[in-house]
Amino acid sequence: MSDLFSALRLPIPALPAGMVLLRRRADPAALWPVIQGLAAQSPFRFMTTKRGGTMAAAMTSAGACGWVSDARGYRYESRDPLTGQPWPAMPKAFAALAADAAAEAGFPGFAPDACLVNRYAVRAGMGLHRDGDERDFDQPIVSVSLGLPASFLVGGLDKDDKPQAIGLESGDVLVFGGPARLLYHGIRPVKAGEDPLFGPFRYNLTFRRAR
DNA sequence: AAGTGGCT
DNA sequence: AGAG
Repeated sequence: MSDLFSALRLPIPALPAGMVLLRRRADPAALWPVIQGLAAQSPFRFMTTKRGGTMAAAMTSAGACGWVSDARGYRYESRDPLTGQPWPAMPKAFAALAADAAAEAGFPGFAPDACLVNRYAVRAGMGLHRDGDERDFDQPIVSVSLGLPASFLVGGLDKDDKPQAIGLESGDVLVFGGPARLLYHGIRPVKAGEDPLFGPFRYNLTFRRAR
């Protein structure tokens, strides 16, 4: 990645202020069985957008509340609408990873109450959006990439701002808070491949303080 | 448009 | 045709 830029003598693009990338900070092998356990309780499902579209990434959640999208809009719910049961509890290993990464990035005391788990099959992506359904924007977002690599797009505070691409690999942890908290971001369609642990999928954990 | 499809 |  950065060797390409040095070989071409191009400036290495800097991350926006408030955004910290911790390469290979998470242990994919330790997280994989935890994700499987969550999915056994609250299965991955394809949610619909308020305008009737279907999201390309399958989702589930863990924690005191989970992110939900349907014809009524976006919100956090204490129960999984699919099972009628509370979402699976936030795994200890998840909470510890999120808190440690946030502290390392300059956001001490991060105690997420929601973890949205996205599963991208090959060719699935996510359009530019911002995480704006949380109560306190002083709390950062912690994003963990697992499985197939992806090109992450970071735009600006305006949706029309031209996004820059950042390559993310399994184990990478991205923290965005402060001035980066409400930046538009998205994921380019995942390229075909096979991860030794996760197979032909990319998983993403996003930790939030929703309430 | 947390979507697609089109354009380069 | 595929990537960005």
